[in-house]
Amino acid sequence: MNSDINRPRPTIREVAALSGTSIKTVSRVLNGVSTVDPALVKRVNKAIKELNYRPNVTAGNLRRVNGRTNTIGLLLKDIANPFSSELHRAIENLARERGVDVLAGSLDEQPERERDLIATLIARRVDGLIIVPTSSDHAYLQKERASGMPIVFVDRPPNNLTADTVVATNALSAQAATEHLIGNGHKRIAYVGDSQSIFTAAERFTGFKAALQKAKLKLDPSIIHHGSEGHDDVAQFIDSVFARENPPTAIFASQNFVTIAAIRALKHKGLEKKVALVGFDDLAFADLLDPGISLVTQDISAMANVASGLLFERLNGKNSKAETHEIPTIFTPRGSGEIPN
Amino acid sequence: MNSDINRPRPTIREVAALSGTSIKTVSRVLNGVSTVDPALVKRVNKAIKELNYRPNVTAGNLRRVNGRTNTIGLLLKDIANPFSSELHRAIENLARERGVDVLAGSLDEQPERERDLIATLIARRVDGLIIVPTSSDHAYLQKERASGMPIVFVDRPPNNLTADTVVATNALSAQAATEHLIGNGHKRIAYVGDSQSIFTAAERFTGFKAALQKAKLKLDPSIIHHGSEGHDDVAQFIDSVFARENPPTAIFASQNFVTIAAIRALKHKGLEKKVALVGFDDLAFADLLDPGISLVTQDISAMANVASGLLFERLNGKNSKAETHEIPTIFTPRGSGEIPN
DNA sequence: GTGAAAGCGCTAACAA
DNA sequence: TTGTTAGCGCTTTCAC
Repeated sequence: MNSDINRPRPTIREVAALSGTSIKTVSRVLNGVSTVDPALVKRVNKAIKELNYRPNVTAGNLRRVNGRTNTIGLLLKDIANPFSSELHRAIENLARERGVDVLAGSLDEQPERERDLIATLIARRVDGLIIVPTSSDHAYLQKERASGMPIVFVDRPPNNLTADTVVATNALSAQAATEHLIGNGHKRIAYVGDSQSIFTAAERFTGFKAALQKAKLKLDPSIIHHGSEGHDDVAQFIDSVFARENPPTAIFASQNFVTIAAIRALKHKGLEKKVALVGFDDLAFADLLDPGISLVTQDISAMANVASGLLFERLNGKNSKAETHEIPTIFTPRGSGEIPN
Repeated sequence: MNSDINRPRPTIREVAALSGTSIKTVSRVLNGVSTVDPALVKRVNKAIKELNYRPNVTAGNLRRVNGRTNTIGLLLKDIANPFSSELHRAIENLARERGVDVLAGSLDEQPERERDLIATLIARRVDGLIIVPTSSDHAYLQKERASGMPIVFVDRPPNNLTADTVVATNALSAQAATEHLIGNGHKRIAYVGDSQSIFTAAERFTGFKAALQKAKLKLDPSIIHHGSEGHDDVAQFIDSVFARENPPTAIFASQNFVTIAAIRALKHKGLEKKVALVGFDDLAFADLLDPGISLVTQDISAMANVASGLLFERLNGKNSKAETHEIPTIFTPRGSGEIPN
């Protein structure tokens, strides 16, 4: 059984020799060219089976006319995070339909990791790139764009680069969620979110402010917290806010982990049924908590659809100027956002 | 700016021409061979920058001595499911350290998808494969194993094939969890799990039975449910069990979504603080619920470590016979499993 | 319908 | 230290 360990894989030449024909005919059989004599096809297939021959597609791609590798690169924040992995999965499905495989990698908010990974993906000659970017300057991609490599940005737009972009309606949706709280009688609403240097955080805060302004509520900086850096940080903010006089009656949490931290902090103080809470981003257990957590969620499969659609259209030669698509979100009331003032 | 759209990428030959040297010298510079005259290195690098040249690694691999592609294939149940994506992420980190990229795909419990994906990965000449298998017959991989392709199975062992395998201590851990319930005074414990045709489900049920037997409790088939096929199915079982006389006082849920369904069903009946519950697999929100959910969780990063370790050792020539590793799990009591009888 | 020869972009072997 | 040639496994071109 171990007789052929590390024996080099058979090549098309060996298949040709065994079936008594030329490598070109074997190639024709492999590619399903119909003009080959059925008897020859049979002999070739027999030899393929006998040798356990597996064509080397990377070798073929080298000479193949359009030079495609049928591989795309996908750069995510973190493969393990739910937003990333759902996006990945949706893109996998769409790529698979087209016989395209996906090389995915995590950036962990490290710009140099973004550049490194893109470099290795280009060295592998991926046909295109879908990027949830982390860098604040994408000028380094201008030459790639110019030489025809399709690149689509998702969740966050590029900086110093014109490219197709697919984002959620961050500002609009944050405004609507805030208005939902205002509609339930809240006039003092705390905001907890990421650093405003992050595109989505800035947009969501803009929407939050717009809602207050429209309702003629004034913005109290003492109940606004940017740059949340972990559960403890959020907990500390919430603790301090509720220890003071005139605490807020509602909280808008602008992002996944911030919402979780807020839930924890409220539970810890026994306030989860007294203080209204609306969060941005999905939480798998939102409906299992008490109260259920009202959330604004991104339509990930729509985002994947539009992003892949753009990428594959570009691959098929579409040459119009870069497009930006804003994908509507989904608001699901579950109780926490409907606690009245 | 669009002047060079679709202009073919420059090759090593053009870099050689522009820098007035040979392609071999350019190749040396690219590969950091130290014996090149510094002045030449400078000229070559200048030409590379000027042309925006990017080496084509797939072309290089074709001739390169060990024939490696520095790519591994990773087959998962579903890229978007938390177990899969965490495993993926952990493997990505370990692969990255070695300059290896990961091509991942979802099998969705479809055996033919497993075979198809493996075929395309072999056609791409991945250096090795890490598989969370779905097929019940891996004889089709014997030739690949024999010809030296390292394959490591994770979470479930292969059938009709000898290969490295990394699994959790499913039976032992299920037994310990059941004994934990018994230790809290429970004598009637319901079991809810996947079809026993699934390896992990069968193992966990074996552990469950062993605990009962050791405590001299008899197994009541009317409170055992296999082949859970969705939330409704689990809910229906739990509803019916608690509608009858002599209901169980505790539940062992053998898998992720089954546990969630059980939590929902218990909440629905207002029993979540009366009936003890221990689940297998991790839930992100386990500590946010009331009561917190006591869970047996797999040590995913240990599994990834061992699996990647094995794979890369094989790639480095390790030739000993196939190994099977059982990775201990982690039990975290959070309340639901400590409800007494 | 079939095959010989060239060549994809690179590295290996061997000279110089 | 540098360059020439061959060749990785395949597809293309073009002739038969």
